[in-house]
Amino acid sequence: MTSISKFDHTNCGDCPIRHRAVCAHCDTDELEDLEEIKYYRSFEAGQTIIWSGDQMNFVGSVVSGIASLTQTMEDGRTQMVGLLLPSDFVGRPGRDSAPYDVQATTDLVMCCFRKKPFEQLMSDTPHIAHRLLQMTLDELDAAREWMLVLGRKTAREKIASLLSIIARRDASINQKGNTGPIVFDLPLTREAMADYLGLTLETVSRQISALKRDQVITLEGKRHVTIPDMGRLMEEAGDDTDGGFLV
Amino acid sequence: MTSISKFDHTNCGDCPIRHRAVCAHCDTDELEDLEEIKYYRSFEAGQTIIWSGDQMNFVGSVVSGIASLTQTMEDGRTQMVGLLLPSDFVGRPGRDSAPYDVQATTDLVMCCFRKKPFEQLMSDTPHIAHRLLQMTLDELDAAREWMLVLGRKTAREKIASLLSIIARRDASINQKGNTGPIVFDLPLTREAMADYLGLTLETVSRQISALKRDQVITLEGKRHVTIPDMGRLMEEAGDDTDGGFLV
DNA sequence: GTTTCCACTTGATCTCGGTCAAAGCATCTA
DNA sequence: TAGATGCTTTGACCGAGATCAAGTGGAAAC
Repeated sequence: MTSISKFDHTNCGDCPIRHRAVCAHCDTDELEDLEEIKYYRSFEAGQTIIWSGDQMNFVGSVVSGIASLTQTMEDGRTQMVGLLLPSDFVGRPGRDSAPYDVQATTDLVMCCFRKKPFEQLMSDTPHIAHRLLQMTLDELDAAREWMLVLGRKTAREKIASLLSIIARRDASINQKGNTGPIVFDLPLTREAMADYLGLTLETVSRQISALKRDQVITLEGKRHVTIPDMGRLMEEAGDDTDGGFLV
Repeated sequence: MTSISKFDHTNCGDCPIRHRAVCAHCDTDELEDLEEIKYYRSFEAGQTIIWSGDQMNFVGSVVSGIASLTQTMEDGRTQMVGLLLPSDFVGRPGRDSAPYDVQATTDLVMCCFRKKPFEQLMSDTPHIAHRLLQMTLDELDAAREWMLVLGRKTAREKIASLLSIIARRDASINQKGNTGPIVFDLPLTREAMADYLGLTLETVSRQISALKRDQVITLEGKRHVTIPDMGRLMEEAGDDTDGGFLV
């Protein structure tokens, strides 16, 4: 955080992660050798990146696309436990095996670092370790907020919560202002939404139809969403609306 | 972890957290000044330690008793998002305000550190920062496992999951062997269990009665639980049973 | 052009868990 | 001894969401 700000980021170019995650471009200002442990990987929608229990020999950030973390029970019931949007980090420094499946929900590009050199880097570079701790604490907060969604919200509130999260993240990347309608494409199938929300895909479909009927959202096609009034959506989600929607 | 093992812990005495958390006794071997930023605090059952949004000027570990992390919606619905058993750590180094209420569920003793000196300690002492990252990653795993419970398990499975978590933690402290029946006292009211499981207290009560009827558990009084067959309980919880129950 | 997919929608019915209500039971107080 | 009080149990009923099933619509494949 502090150490980042003194560097010039005009060359960061395609790296969207520079202010959230450990960024190759930014850190190469002070760490020439980082560039060589960094590489990009592409995945197709639906592809599994890591199976639960597998060795995980890299860490990385999402550059574009969406990845999901999923837990599965023996009888096949699944629950998505995390959604990785661009700039989100995945990896367990100090751990060997993944505790859940990681899948590409859409076509996906990740910026990866081999794990061992990254761990070395972390112990050599305290500010990277510090940023990683902050990011992990953020993820923990997000996971706990989602526990409230899963445990206590109605189906309608769950859908509204998911839409508001996606809208928020999308808006913070694509638009700067926080007034007026928000427009985005849903990056998830109804089934993926159901997996994330602890619902069935039929219920997801019904509730989206209901929100459309009640003019909380507008749909063009199945995926293109317009939110005319973000405050209204957040009320539907059961969140308090003060403080605006940009986190 | 590595750095701990070379010290003698025979004087750790009443500090149950020495191998899991940041331990005052252990770290004073190398850090004479730690002792002076450490202090103990006691709370009564039901007392709120921190309100959501409050300034949080300390971090610490649970020495005895149980604390809970709870999120609340405007209309009063609540969801417990974390359960802190002895040796668990609470605190957000680098953050000022708490994102949820912290409450003493039973009478509680905590080992606290003032936040600022602790943060200083962290940046001076890489291995403490490293341990804290590992602990946070563990918490994140636990939170995500709980998302599966909240999102996909039935009421009966939820109760069995909670019992198995408490039994596991209790057993790892009180007994060394992992065979034979497990006996413990439920440290939570039916209402607290319901808050943790995303259920109502009536459903909790009914499902506990059902597990008793089906001889998965035995109850003496309302709180004293015997688990004759841990494998059976884990089946009821929908977890895979291989690997034993001691994590 | 039509067939085949696949993601999605909608309807009918069922069920698990929530809601409302009453009562049991142990501990504390007067 | 009799209330209180707080935690728990149990019953009756209801409804949100699951399940089962049929149908829609658009894009790719033949």
